[in-house]
Amino acid sequence: MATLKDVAKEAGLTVGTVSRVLNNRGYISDDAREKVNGAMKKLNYHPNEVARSLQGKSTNTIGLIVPHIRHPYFAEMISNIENQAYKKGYRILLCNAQSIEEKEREYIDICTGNRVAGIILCSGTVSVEVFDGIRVPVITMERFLDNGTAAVECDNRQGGTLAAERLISCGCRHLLHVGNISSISMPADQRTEGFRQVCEKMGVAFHEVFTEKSQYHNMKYDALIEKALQEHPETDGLFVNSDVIAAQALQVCRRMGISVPGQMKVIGFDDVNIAALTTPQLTTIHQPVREMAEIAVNLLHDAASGKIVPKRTVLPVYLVERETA
Amino acid sequence: MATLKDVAKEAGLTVGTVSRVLNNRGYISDDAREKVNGAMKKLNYHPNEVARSLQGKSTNTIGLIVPHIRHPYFAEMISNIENQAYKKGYRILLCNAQSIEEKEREYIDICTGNRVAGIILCSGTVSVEVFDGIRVPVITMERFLDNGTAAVECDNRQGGTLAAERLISCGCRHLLHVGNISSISMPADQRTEGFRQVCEKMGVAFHEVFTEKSQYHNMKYDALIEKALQEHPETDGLFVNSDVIAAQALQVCRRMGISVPGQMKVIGFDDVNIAALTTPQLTTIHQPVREMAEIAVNLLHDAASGKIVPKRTVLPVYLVERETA
DNA sequence: TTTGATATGTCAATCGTTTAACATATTTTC
DNA sequence: GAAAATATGTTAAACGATTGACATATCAAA
Repeated sequence: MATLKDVAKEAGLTVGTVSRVLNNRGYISDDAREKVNGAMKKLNYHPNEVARSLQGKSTNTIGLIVPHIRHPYFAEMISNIENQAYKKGYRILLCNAQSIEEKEREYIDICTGNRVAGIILCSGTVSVEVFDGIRVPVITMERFLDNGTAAVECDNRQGGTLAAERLISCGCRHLLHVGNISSISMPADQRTEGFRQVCEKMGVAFHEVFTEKSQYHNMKYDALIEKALQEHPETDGLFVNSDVIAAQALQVCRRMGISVPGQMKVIGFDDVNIAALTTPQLTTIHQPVREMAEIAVNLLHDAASGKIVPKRTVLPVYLVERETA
Repeated sequence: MATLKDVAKEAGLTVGTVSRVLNNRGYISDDAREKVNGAMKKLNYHPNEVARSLQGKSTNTIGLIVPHIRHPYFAEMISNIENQAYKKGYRILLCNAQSIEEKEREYIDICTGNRVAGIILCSGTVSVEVFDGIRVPVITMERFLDNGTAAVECDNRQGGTLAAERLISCGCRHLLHVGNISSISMPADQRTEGFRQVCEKMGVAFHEVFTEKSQYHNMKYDALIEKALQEHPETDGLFVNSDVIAAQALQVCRRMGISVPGQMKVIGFDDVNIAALTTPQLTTIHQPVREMAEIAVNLLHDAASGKIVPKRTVLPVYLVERETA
């Protein structure tokens, strides 16, 4: 592996001059520049980023912690974050916590150990204290941490409101809501709040069922939905917290002989690819994932540069009318 | 940020001893071990992995290059690779090439610049020469490189064979195959070969349409499929190269008033989550993604340790019978 | 008592790059 | 012809951990 020294020798210059060319510092002649470029090409030289990082104070790496990759919402989120990070010259250290606290905590250590420029934490489950000792910016997505640097969310309450309004205006009178994991408090809980408020105001009954962490992991919601529909056979409107759940609800309805949207209206959340690939296609709440991702990376960048950044950013959602409601 | 020196001072020992504790080298007393652990905890010390990497010859990072993240097949692949990598103590540097040669090439440079232990390249599109100068192991998935270290594939030909046999045994006599990007030669082209061979042997006509690189990127196949079905209205069996395409084909059929599986049988490829969430559910060819991922990481690990590894590993596929064929 | 195992200290080099201080040219400009 | 700008060289410290050579000390067993 060629080093700066090798390049310098090849170019007949000193490391100082070569470094000046590389970093565009001080005075450099066109002649020197050419010699250096030629030598670099000839030796197939690539600066050792590890050494660079050690010399400087931190790396250009973002630690991206997600609970899952297979879940289309997070796949979408990761993709958008990578895009923006790449544009800004950051790399992604991918941390798949799998909703396992232990693994999440370990990955946080790995991030700090690798001197990341900052951490983007998507829907983390780890407790607050873990972040007390962290000196790098921590940007949370769909999760608020008192000791975090900044949080990015969509307007979850508004999403719940839109869903309830839509279902009720479709004529539904017996609603069922598949909410979040009950054990962890999340901004996404606000979906339920918005939903509840509308229902109460309009005098429409609704039941709520909670998911479990393990389901978040294996993405199997069939049994839960089937059980809930059996317990509440009068249900004619369903609002669930993700399109993945909604897609499975459609399968359950089909198995149970419940026609959608005839007997049952369904509204999902996220508006990921899958929403347009089910039959009937899913009506859902659109999360502005791209914008959230861009903002998160920008916040991280600004915070890492020592700027003061807004503690909380909330982006609007909107209803996408398709076929299920 | 606490350093080894700080820990040594806090523990009342020297860096040598502390290093011995950390790396379990030489003689260490329980007393010293305790002192060091206490000091580490007190100072919230995390070894600087950057410095460690610089000192050693390479990092414990795998450069994972994928053409897409949003595509469920790659999301699945990434997830499985991360899992196995984590078990083996590797980190993932996520490189989303977006099927852009320029970006893929740049990411390869970034990987070498960051002194990754090895590269796992999924369905890369970059030309062979790029890898000539690379000294780290390069494991390719679903792509064969003469100058690569090892390649992992599924039995694509077998997949094509199974699909053709199934469609024909379902009574289809006018087949259509949505194949790969025509401009790049890939192992996945073998699906077409296997498919063709069976069709020819059985005397069943079939047409083939090719996808474009941009479609791989934006995952929009509707127009292509619709056009193909209009050009070949006699089609009664469809074999497409991914479940994403198949799911869209179902939507197109619905729009065109073609009943599936009544008038049209459909077989996808990959067997990702989405396959069980469409209506009707997709019959598809299962790729052993988990096994492929594990093998890839193991190959990388072995190759990085200087072992000789098999140049090509092909894993079996099988047909998953659901509702579309 | 001697030997050897155990335990720690000291010191310095190394990994590859950056950067600053300082010296020394050459060329340009007034 | 002097001053200023341009260009490069020299040297060394720094980033943080690893590692090896070597010294020294304690304690056990032979």
